[in-house]
Amino acid sequence: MSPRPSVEAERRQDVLNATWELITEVGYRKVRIADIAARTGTSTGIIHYYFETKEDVLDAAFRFAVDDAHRRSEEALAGIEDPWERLTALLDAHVPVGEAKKEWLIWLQLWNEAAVRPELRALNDVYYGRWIDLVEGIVRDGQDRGTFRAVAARDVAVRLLTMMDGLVIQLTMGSSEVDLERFKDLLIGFARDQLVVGVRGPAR
Amino acid sequence: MSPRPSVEAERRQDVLNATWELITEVGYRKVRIADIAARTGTSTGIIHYYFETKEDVLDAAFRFAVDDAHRRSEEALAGIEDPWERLTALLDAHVPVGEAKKEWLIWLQLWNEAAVRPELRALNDVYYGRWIDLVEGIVRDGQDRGTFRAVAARDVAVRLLTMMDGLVIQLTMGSSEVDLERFKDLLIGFARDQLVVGVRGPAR
Amino acid sequence: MSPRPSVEAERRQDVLNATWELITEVGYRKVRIADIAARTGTSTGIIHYYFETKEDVLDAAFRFAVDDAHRRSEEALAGIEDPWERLTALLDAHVPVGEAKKEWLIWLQLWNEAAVRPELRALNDVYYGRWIDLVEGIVRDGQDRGTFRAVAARDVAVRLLTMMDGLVIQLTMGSSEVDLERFKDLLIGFARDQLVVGVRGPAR
Amino acid sequence: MSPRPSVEAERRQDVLNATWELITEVGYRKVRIADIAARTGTSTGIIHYYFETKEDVLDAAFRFAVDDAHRRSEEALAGIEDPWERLTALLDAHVPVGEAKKEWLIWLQLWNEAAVRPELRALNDVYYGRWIDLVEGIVRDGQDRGTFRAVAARDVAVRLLTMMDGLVIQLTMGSSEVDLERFKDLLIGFARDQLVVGVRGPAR
DNA sequence: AATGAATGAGATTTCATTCAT
DNA sequence: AATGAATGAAATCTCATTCAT
Repeated sequence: MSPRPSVEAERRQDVLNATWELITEVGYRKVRIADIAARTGTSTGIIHYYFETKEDVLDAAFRFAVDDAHRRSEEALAGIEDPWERLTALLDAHVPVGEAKKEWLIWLQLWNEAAVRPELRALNDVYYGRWIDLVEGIVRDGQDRGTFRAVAARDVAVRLLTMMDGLVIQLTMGSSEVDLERFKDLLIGFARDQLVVGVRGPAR
Repeated sequence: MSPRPSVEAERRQDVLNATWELITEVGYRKVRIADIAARTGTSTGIIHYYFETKEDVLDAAFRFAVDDAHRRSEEALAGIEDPWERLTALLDAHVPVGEAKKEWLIWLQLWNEAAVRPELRALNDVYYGRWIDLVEGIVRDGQDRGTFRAVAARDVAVRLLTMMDGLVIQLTMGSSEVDLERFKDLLIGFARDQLVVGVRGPAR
Repeated sequence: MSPRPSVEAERRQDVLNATWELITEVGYRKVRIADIAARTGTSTGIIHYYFETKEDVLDAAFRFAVDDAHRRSEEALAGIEDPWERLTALLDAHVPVGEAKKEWLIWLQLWNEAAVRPELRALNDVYYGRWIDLVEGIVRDGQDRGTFRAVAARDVAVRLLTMMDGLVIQLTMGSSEVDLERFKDLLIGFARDQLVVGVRGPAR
Repeated sequence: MSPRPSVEAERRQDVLNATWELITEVGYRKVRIADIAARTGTSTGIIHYYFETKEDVLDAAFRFAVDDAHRRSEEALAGIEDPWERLTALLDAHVPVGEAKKEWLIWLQLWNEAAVRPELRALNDVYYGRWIDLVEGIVRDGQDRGTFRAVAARDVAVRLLTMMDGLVIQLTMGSSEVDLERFKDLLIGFARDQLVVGVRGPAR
């Protein structure tokens, strides 16, 4: 009778949430169906009722997590006009602390898993592509407004994002070279140096 | 003449070699003792004769692999004097093709494992630190000779290396954004732009 | 009518029964999970579904067995009033033949295991303590009625029970010194000599 | 040339010593050839060079240990004339402390093992028989001298020894009922009550 | 005679998946 | 639709024994 929001969809979501968290905690390969069941407060039977195989659950969790990260980007930029502010807001939103830290762990796991399971690579391609597009867009916008220098926009975007990835890895590793402060400095510094008119580095 | 390594040391090496290869092929978590034994041409028992647990083998393989990668760097630079040439030779030696590709897969796996097993992080710290030191040294040398610009040497090194890591990930992902050509261009381009006197980018 | 025990409880019981029997047959250390599974008519997996490790099963079986032995004592004494009859009934019930023989094998195994695994000793303390209490109670009862002599009740109880343990061991060993007849004579004789008024041994 | 005491016999003895200790520490079933080798400072190969199978080592260790215990008895009694003193000296020598504690652990292990391996029972029969003979002899001697009462000598011997076994078990269990003091009191008290002329217990 | 190295059978444990209700 | 229980294949680990010098 009542077409109330299906319990099924809710449950599925619960399972994905639990899986997503577990991936960040113990790593993709170590997540067990029993763990997911325990965290969801059910038994393994349920998990298999909603998902065919273990891989299905894990992959769905990946998709859910990167989707979520994307949503975070959009929220972070909402209402901000100035290109430089947009860029820094974006970087800020993904500094690996709190929830954003988990998000990054998902990416690490995804990259790792995809290294030996090619079918997952499409996921990176799509979502990483969106990231690049987003940053490139901001850069072009700044260039149009004349506040950013006329460099190759897409190149800067890719350089900035890959550098960010590498820096996040070092942060995650607790590397003695990079802490949160340095992370921001290196990244923002690079962006400013590359983009902002008149801020060219000291040397000639 | 030279004291031949005991059979034990040799065997251990064999096991590590096999393990290292397997990690790059199927991923850390999927390596089985039986696989290692098969590839070493022995029985599973012997693996446990040399290593307490499976994790011990895998971790030792990590150490062996990063050590080996480090050796490769040194070889690549041997006999090269000019800083710019040294820098490009270093990058060239680690472009992810052939053997170097496997080496990168080890790093990916290591980062991934260490993300959920902190005791492995020291390994990254030591070896990544050496990388940074190496690049920083080249930069300072160039600055001393007056062929490199007076930028913050260590910052450039970290930026260059983390960007490289991020780019390698995208290459490994088969990202439609980055191919081998682009990889080199972005990296070398960044280095030239940052370091080489008089090559400052077009824009003002 | 009575709430039927869940399948889980029933199964657990089955496993413990099988384990208990196996311990008496081949000894604690020689029991294999596969044996337990076979005798329960299931797979090894299910044993681990109910018990974490092999040791857990074995220890639970110990507890179950000594508990069961205690129940047997109480049944043996039910409805008997006269202290001397109670005492002999108790000894009779535990003469190591038939089921009681298995029970004793469990005690032997338990003592042996506990000798090298202190955490099991509590089990002996609790259940052996109950034995002593039981016998002491019977002795005091007889003393109250004036049919037993005024000896130190607890001392007699401990002497009687430890002697019984030692005699059971010799029986189990098939010692040429002790057979079933002698076992009873030595034990009952000791009890009569110590307790029954007017039956003091021949000598002066 | 030199017929010096064979190294072989020495080594064998080392192995047995190590095995004997290990049995008391971890229990018969848990002793591994590798453990014995480690404690002897050699490798497993050696153990098998001196003994055919693992069981051979363990059984030889049993024999060695009970033999040793027997020797201890004889030493304890050497030079003592008076029967009561001989009896208490014997009990004293085997109070389970220090080395004697290990000896008792061997007996526990032996009884346990023999419960499921009948071929070992002969060992108990022979050595336990000697014990009984020894005590019986002391009792008869006392009776001949008129200092011991005219009870059935062998019965007292068996009762005394089996009680001792049972009490040692409780001591080994760390039972809250029996400590070292109580152990001696119960045993000596029983012996005095049974044997010494004129010391008959209080009650009538 | 001595032994480090290797073996391989067998045991425990793990866990995704399926089943019966 | 839901799920507790069961399965069984596969993996790790153990260890007495054997082998090749």
